[in-house]
Amino acid sequence: MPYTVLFKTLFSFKAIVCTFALCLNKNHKSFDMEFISNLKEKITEGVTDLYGQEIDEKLIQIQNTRKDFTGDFTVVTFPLLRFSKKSPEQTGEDLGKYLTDNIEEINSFNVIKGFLNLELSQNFWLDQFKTAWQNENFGIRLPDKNSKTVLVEYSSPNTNKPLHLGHIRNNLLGYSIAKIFEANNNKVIKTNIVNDRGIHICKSMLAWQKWGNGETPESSGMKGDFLVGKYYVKFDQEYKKEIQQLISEGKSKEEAEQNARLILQAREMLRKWEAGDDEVVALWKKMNNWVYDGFDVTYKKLGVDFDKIYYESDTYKVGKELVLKGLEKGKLIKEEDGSVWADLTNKGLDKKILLRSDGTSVYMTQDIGTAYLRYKDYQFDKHVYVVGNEQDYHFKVLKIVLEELGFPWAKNIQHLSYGMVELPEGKMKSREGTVVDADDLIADMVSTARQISQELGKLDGLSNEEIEKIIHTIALGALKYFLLKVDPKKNMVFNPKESIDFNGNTGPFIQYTYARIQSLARKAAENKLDTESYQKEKLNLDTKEVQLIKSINKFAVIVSEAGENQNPAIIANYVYELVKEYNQFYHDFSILKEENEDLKRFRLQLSVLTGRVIKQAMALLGIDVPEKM
RNA sequence: GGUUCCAUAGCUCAACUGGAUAGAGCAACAGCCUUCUAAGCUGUAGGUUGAAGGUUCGAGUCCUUCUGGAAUCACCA
Repeated sequence: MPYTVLFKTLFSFKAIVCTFALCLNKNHKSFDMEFISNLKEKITEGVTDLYGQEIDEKLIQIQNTRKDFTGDFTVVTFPLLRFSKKSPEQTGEDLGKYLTDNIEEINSFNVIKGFLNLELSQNFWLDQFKTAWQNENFGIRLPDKNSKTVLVEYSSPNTNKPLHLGHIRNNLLGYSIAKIFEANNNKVIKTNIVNDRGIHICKSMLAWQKWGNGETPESSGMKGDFLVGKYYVKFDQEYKKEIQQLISEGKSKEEAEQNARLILQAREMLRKWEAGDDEVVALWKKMNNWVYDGFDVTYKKLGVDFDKIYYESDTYKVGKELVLKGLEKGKLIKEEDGSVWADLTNKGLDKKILLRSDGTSVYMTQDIGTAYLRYKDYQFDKHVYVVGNEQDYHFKVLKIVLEELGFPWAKNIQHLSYGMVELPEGKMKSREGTVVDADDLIADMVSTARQISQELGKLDGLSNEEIEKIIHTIALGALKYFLLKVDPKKNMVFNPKESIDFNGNTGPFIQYTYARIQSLARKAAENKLDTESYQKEKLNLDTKEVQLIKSINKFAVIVSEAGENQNPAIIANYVYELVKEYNQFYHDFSILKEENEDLKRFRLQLSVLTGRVIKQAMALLGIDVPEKM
């Protein structure tokens, strides 16, 4: 049958070309992605051949075969029935036979309830394995000169209180998303807008002036952000006292809130700050710097960083100008009292204030200015804001207002909205002292990690410096993985009483597997074992080994999927699956003690590649992996 | 009240974007260390996917209604 032979030849030729191209331009498409697109083509041809019908490729559904069934890829026959006009089983049989005859890599097939399972040759998987092994950055597409520029905003702290658990989720998500974009061939700029201006800042400044007695981080030994936070709380307490006092004197609640001396003084301070009063500005600078020093410590512990930091105190004026310009052009409206609004009622939204009647700017004004400056600085193709879902409405409005103001790039801003971290009894409330503080939590994790390591005696014989480094890596691995394995958009629960686990589906579990693999690699190196050479003809792989190759190979698809969905949890769940797979393999098979030399080398290589993928995947989550633990 | 989001094992989370018998971990119980790191591996048990309808070959996933929860609707940020 020359027809069939021709097909076979064409198919193999294409596969070779694709593999070749893969090596040349480091295209992210793994071999099996190419295989699948070719498989789809063959199915289209098969349906034409068998049933004389032209079909749309979109109707072809191919998925990885579920573990309980034999096979590698599964074709769902149901969508094809209206062309075959036969039962699902018969259609599967027809197509299975056609594909087995026409595609060299397919060894055999089976049909179960309309699902056509295709089994590929060992050789196919070994080739895939080799391709992955030879690519140092397998699964990752690093940015190049054609890359798009993506800005990722995250953290966005207020300078009046320390970071808490919610901020940790934000920071980890932001950092991880930035890494994932980068791995998907984007040029990424990590940015942070610091909300360093406004009435809330004046509150802590005022309280410090009144009751601080000149206390500084140096004099008290208190971390700067905590010190400032302390006075912010102090303000609130005194303010409430005063309100109570006024109410008992017969004033209404609203009246009391508006006319309490403290709030009036804070407002006066804000006015002075905006007017550039030397004394107020100097105090503001001093206290903000305390906070920044404190934040830096926390950021460093978390292992997050930024390429460019914007300060609201710089950007709000730009925002104000843009709003006034918009007003001139008639895009915005001015009320009688002088306040400026965006009327979004024709978009199904409300009216939104942009400038107060006294001319001062609000949160939104500042965001307009910041976005403008960012576009000016980077001409981004995409701007992702990692901000909690409580601000869904705010970002919806921001985007529309920017569009109304005539900025075409506004359509490229996106809000990556994530859920709140809740305690078992509900939201964290600073008033009830249930806020889980970032620094405390990290310290707790570190001491738990230290305790477990000591109990297990794993780090005996290492230097203190090494031990501390490993413990920190494990503690942060546990915390980060815990927060990142959950789908960002979902609210999640954190129970401070039951500390974060170190066993099971956790960061340390994954790190441990990596450390074991590195231990193997060290032993192999001591024995001068060559990982590179094995003769694949001499191998007879177990399904477990093939399964592991499949899992490794999936990494490339997972990275792009995580990028498209902007979801680090996809990476986290993937690496967990991979590690479980590997641990079973490690348990069931000898590696360095295997007698068959080729098999030994293959298994070592398989282990080392698994380790490489674990490290890459964890890096995308911002999690380090230790060489020993 | 309007709008948006959520609800899966006792607890914390998955489920290849509509596919096969809904999977993991924790907690509980029973096993596996003289052997490449037991932070591991293997079992047992645990479910009417909040409820009721609908769409179709097929629904945890899509639509409608209801129940329960969260967020938001500030001249706060």
